[in-house]
Amino acid sequence: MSSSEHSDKSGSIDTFFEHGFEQLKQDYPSIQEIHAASKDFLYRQGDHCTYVFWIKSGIVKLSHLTAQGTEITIVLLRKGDVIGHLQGDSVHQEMEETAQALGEVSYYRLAYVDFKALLSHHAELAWHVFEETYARKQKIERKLRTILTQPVEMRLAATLLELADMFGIQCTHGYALEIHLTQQDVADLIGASRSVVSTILNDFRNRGMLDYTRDQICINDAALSDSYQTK
Amino acid sequence: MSSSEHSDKSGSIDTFFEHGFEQLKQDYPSIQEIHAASKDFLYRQGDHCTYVFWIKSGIVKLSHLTAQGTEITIVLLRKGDVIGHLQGDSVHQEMEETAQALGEVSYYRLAYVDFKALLSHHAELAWHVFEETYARKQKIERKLRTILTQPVEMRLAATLLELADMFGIQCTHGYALEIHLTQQDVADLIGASRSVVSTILNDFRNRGMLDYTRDQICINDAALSDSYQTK
DNA sequence: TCTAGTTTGTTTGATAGCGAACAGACACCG
DNA sequence: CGGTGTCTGTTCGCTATCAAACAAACTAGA
Repeated sequence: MSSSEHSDKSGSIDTFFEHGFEQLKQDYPSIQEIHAASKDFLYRQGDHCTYVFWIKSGIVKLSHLTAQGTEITIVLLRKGDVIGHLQGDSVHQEMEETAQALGEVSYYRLAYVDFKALLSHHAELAWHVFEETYARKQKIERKLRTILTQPVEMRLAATLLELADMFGIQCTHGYALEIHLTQQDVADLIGASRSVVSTILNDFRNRGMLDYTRDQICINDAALSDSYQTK
Repeated sequence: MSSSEHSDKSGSIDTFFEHGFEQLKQDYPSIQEIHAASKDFLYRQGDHCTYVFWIKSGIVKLSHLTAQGTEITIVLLRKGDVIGHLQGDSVHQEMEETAQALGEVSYYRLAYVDFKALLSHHAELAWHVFEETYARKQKIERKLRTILTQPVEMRLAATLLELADMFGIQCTHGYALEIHLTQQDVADLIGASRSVVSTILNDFRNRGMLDYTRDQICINDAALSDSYQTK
């Protein structure tokens, strides 16, 4: 998880939409730019959604609710990420997860057919989406490994570092997260119980590796990664 | 996990290689057809591999060895699946997993650049690869969920059903697996300890849900899925 | 046939993490 | 300001699972 991973990955791609938008609307009439308020759903688990979503700004949470009522956060997404109905086959019509805006979000939405057409006309774009999807697959594999082998403490540390990397903005002694996450949210994110997360978080705070109030987490990058080298 | 999921998914795509192979070799000189004996490695974790692999026949195991020495099996792959170096970016040069032949395997191998070129000239093929990758991502997400929420017993049952679906050949009272998996292999596959797997497997046998010798597992589809509905 | 290596079956503590529970903070809203 | 709801901190018993260990069963090579 080298820190070179953050920063703009989309390069010229994100301007692709903005500049040629009018033209795009001509060619692919279903495309729309939509703005979502915090906690709005792009789609819900079980929905019969046939759209593809392209996040323009903000953060989107992908989560899944199990039969037993436990919520699991699959991943947090940001600008340039693509979600929604990406499989043409008739199988698995129902969405497996819920996509919810975490804070203000704006995105482009278009019908599957248009999406497919769009990609087939823009090889570069298609390639980008492919690599993006692949990267996400890799990321989940990593998550799987961590859950299977690392104790909660480790996982928490690693996740916090990752969050700092993705959503952190430089502040006094490290990175402050620009998202509001309750302890429950964090627990869902790393697949652990809230109580354990709470205790460990406290522990970290005492050890000066981070600080937080009820609506802000600030991570002391250096100190934290010193003690918990994932590599 | 509807049973409609098995069967040939590649459709006309797998013939794509076989028919036009000579032509392909002209256009993309790095392409080769390779045959691997059981237990051979296509590539290893940590390798500096720059090839892309397209499985033609047989079964390939994708696994990861953690620092603590625990092996985790990510997924078992078969005909039509694509693995290897799929990310152009300079980041993450080292392969994160090991790909090993489980039984005889043959595959096509080509350099990344050629792969990219190939896809950009064949939109249909590219689309297929994309959907394949996406499907695999979904599959791993499902696995994650299961591990996080289901007890070992459930996971085992579910995995066995899935295996029967993918690699099972009809036999007397259900599906016999065409792969040889030791109990340790199975344990790695579901992320559990060997001992527990052993006990549960015995239990299943007593309950008539499957049968096995040291080199064959035969799953009584009906009985097993009756007791362990994942859905 | 003997032997060395692998795979299975089962037992034995030890323990990480869960779930439930509850009290204290804090936040927001009428 | 007081009330209601959300979030945090901490405790406690419970249990699924693991790791280690070992014997029995099997396999295969020499």
